[in-house]
Amino acid sequence: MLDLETRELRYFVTIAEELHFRRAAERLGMAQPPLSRAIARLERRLGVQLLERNRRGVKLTDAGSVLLGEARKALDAISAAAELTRRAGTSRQSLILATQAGASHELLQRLLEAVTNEHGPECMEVQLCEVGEQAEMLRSGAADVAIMHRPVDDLIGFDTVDLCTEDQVVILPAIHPLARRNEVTFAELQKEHSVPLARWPRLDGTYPDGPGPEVHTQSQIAQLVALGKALLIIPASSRAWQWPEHAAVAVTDAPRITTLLAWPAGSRSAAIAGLVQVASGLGDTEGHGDWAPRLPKGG
Amino acid sequence: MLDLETRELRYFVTIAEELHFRRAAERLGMAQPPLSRAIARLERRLGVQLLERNRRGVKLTDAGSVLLGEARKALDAISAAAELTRRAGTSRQSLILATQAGASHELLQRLLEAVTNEHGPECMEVQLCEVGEQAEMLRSGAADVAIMHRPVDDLIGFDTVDLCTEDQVVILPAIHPLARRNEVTFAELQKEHSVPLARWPRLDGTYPDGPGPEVHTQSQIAQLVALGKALLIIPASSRAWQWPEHAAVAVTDAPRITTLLAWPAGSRSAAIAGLVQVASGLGDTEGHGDWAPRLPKGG
DNA sequence: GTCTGTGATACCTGACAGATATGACGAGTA
DNA sequence: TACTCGTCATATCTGTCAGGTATCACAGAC
Repeated sequence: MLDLETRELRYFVTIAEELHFRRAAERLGMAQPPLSRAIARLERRLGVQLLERNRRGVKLTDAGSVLLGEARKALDAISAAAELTRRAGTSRQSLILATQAGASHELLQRLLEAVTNEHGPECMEVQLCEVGEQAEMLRSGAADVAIMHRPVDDLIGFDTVDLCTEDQVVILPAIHPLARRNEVTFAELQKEHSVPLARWPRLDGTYPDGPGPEVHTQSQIAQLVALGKALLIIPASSRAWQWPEHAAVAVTDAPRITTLLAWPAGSRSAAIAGLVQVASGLGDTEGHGDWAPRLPKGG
Repeated sequence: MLDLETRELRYFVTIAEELHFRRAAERLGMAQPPLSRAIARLERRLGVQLLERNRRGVKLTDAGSVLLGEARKALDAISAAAELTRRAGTSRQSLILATQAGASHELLQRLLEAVTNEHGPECMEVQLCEVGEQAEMLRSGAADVAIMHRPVDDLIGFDTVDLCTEDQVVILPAIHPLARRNEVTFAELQKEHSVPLARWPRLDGTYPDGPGPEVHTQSQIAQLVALGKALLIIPASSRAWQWPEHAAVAVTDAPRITTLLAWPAGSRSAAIAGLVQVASGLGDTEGHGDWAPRLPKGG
């Protein structure tokens, strides 16, 4: 029952990301030798080699990859513990809702209005964040609940209720040859090399192949689209409030996007339950989150 | 972004359980003053009062209760990290299956046989455990996958596939007045004060009210039932292999029990996927675990 | 060969975890 | 009231260990 210290976990995650002792030490604000020593001690205590030192950089072993994933989860849980405790102690007890800036605009408005009517204006706070950051915020305790999208976001470890499902459209400059069509296919858009599709990072941080620019913030893509330098595929409801100069054309074979409310699995908070109740009344699909009362064990 | 140390978390969990500094220090194998100091420092760093010291014992504040729950999760994640890493580094890579001793006997036999046929005899190891311990083993990394039951076990944070669903029976001494009946109701059994129903702890560790003995291990209940000192309600399939002298009578209004395979949510292990595949072929209900390939993000 | 860059080792120092001894304070009890 | 018992907090010491600096050993480039 040896227990790893958070310092060791942080050290290992950093070095596993950098694959370089000196740079990792720099990021950690410390010198390289103690870092070497700490990792060596960690390996000795676990009885497992975590890194292969190759004189030219460092490589993760299989065990090292396992530890990287698990250590990230553990560090998330630790900072969630700190964050949630701190917030539980402070007086302002409002729920924090994380949502991607610019997405699900109208639904968010309706939700805020409904929640305000139901529970007063002070009960919820909205935290706008970048693409895909909601999961991180929920896991670290920086938010209690988030608006997310399937099959886009990483929903592992969360309970959810679906709010609505919709088709996707491509945002095109008004003068683009496809702009007058009623619908297009994904294949047609990929052939359009004059204005290529923007490429978002996948869940693992890598980018799909293609001619388009790599983007990872809302403001980047907003500018690129406004300049007519990139195409963008988004849920139909997101098209109205931005890019009024552009055309929106349905993409027939893009997956339908389900907007949903997500929160950490097993959260027993009454405030979240109340919010879910309100939100479920808004959407146009059935919810299926698991927040029924728990049955007693055995019998 | 202050990060709590595992030592602090362990200290706090212990003291929150004992609600007594000296006893907690004893359990931790240390003296009381450093423990007081550590908790005080923790409160100062979080900026939140965790305990109310009342001169007559200690009470958790609201923030303290939050931290207790979150700290337990974090400590689980940490020991899972250590355990899984250690096992990833050792050569024997077989899956560890946790199952409650005595439950789902026949299904377990079939599963083992099928897995052996499919993937060879060395690919799985069975870890028998006490009632409800499976969740803890999965969370701490001591097991990769578990046979569990709904609505009995705590399934939060796990992905699952259902294997089978069945009615429950009550195990009665052969001479018991109800033993010749075809079926009984829960109410009838509760009225039977001569041989009362055994009481299992609930998920939170408390016991339901009633005249029967409090039990928490398989061997306890086996002995009590064999002696005719307690009644026991269990899934129908569990009745055959134990207590051959006893009668089993269907309980019409007991909830049906679903036996399922559970594993930590989001686990991407190919070995688990293989096992799930085999197991799904065994049962008589459809699976609904979430282990489909992940879709790339964005459009 | 020399130079550059890698991670590992040797050794020192300061901070802090933990121990012991003691204090402060309330609840009993007479 | 005074005395005891039990609670947690405070004061002070000490040893351990995390982190620093200086240096080594080794590989590749040239």
